[in-house]
Amino acid sequence: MSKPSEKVADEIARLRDQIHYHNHLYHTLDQPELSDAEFDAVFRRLQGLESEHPQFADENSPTRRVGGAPLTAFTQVAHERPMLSLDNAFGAEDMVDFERRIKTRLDSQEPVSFACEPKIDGVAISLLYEGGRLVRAATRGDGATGENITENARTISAVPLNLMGDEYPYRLEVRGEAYMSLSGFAEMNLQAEAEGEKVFANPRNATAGSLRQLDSRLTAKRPLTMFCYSVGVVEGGTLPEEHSAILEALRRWGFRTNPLTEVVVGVDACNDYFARLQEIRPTLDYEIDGCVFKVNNIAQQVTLGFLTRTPRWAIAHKFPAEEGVTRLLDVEFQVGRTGAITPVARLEPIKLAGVTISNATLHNMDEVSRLGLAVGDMVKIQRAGDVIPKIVGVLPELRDTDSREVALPAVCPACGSGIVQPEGEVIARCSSGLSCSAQRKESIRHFASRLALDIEGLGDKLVEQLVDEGLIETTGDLFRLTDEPLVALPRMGRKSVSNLLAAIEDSKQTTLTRFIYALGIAEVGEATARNLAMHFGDLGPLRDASVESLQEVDDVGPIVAEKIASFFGQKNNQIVMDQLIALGVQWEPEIVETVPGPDLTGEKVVLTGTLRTLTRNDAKSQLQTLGAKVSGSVSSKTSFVVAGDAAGSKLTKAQELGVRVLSEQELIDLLEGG
DNA sequence: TTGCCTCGAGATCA
DNA sequence: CTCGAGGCAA
Repeated sequence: MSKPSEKVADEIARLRDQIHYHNHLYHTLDQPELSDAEFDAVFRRLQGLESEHPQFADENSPTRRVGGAPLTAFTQVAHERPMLSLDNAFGAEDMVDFERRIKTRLDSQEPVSFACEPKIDGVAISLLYEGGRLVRAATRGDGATGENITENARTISAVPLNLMGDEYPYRLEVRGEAYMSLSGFAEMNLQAEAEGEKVFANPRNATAGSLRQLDSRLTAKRPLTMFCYSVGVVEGGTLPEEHSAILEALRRWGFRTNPLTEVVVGVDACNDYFARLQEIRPTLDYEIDGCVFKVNNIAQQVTLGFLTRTPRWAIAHKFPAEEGVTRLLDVEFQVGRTGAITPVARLEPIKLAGVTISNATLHNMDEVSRLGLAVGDMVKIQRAGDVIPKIVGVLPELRDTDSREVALPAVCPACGSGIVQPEGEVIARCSSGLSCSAQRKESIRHFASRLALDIEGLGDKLVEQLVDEGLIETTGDLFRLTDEPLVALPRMGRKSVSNLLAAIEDSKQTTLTRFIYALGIAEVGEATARNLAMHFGDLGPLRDASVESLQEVDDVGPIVAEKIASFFGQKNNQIVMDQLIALGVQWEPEIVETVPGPDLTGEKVVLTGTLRTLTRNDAKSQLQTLGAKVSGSVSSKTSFVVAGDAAGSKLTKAQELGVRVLSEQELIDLLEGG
């Protein structure tokens, strides 16, 4: 009969270790010791034992790299530490500015050490380990929330399932870039073509698509790999104090890091690295779109801190954008939610950096005349590090005699009303407000969008259909929709209709922030909507607020306050809001959280220096929760200044003005109700 | 802005 | 089975 089970367990464990080890040699270090056939033999031995003895199954077994049963949907993952993006540099001068800002902020003229690495053109992912085992993988998403792609990440050979050594922190989040090698990509497409399947347009999108497969068995067949470049959460252990040493530690634990990483001193050496990378770029087996430079010393990183969305201690120096020349076929005019008329270029399709460009926004007529565009012209287009293609110039020597001037239409292309462009303003607008069908469609689309009421399944095309068919005219009409007229629409079966109606019903329960944003008040975006919601707590007080009291809200100045007050002053807006509420749209009043603590309403606080226990954002949000306003500069109106380590000019100013200064500990005592 | 995946609808064929 | 819409990532 079969062997005693502890013997089997031992052998399974040994085989798994062996396979992990040889996987690592092969996929991460690129230095295999076994031939493919030898490896296969060991692998099949393990597979055999595991299937005979299912009681020893382990989701982190190397045999699970082939993927498992398909998911029905991805779940959301909140990042414990946000995944930020990087500030960009587009030339050596930007790099010099970067170093200057760092030195100023560190208050030191000492040379700065930078860790340099190529910027891989792939998809950012986060890997979370607990006790050395991979427990979760996620996409970046919007930086705060991403999608759980653990099953897919498990199939990537360069992602360690179990960490090597034993010095790693108990909880460790490692971040990096998933990508496809150019050779792997080419081979995959060759095979797809041979089998008569569709080929992928470029490695980047193929990578993004592969990671979003619900069936990880398909992901396993894609030639994905990854380079790791930073850490997020670290608990139950410590990491080295230099970025380069952290990367070395990651390598020891089994992660794949980029071999071209270097540490250099000073910005000139960074620029030299950039030039060298640009040289060898064509020889690399993966796409890069620039270099990333990080201050190597972690203590200095901490001192430098963060701007809203980017760290101050890192920058991405992008290679010059790829350029192409194509013909401007036409310029069309679109009408936005606020009536803004935007010219859009229709281009003869041209391949640029792996994608086919056929449209580009021209923003406004000033841009058109600045470029001197005429329909029929040959134009130079760029697709820079960002995604948006841009017309950067005209080649006048190639102009045909039959080229046609680009003129702002005399009337709105959607509704035929007049177009107005106030003196001194760049934007031309349709004059008829919500009686213009394009503006109505856009305002309904905005109302249903992700950050507003988030009505899933209600996109551009459906809104267009509903408005054109006369089924809806206002946002409120959405909540009066019924089955019968909907199923009569083309491409709307029973299933789609019930999904849509369910999504509309769900959207009624919302938040004040979303509701305010959904109203589409001029100048009120997501951030301002949140500030207004937090400040007023409910819609009533906001509707009645005076221009003066509106200005007490963060980031609301006289102009925005005026716009908001005028919106709420208009009779038709009041009717729309009342209708929505009558139709069942509701939210919990924002509890201007009554966390235990003193009432700091009206107090003005300034944070300066590096905080040790609290992060700056924590401190800020806790203070705001208690009603305080946190501002960036010290004045005589400042109630008190909180000074962390290495506080600079703000502390000096506070002392000069005789403003009270609190240490971080004193702030914590205060927040805890002291 | 494009390309990718997923879903549902509707066409086609059995 | 193919098509188009919606949502996501850069």
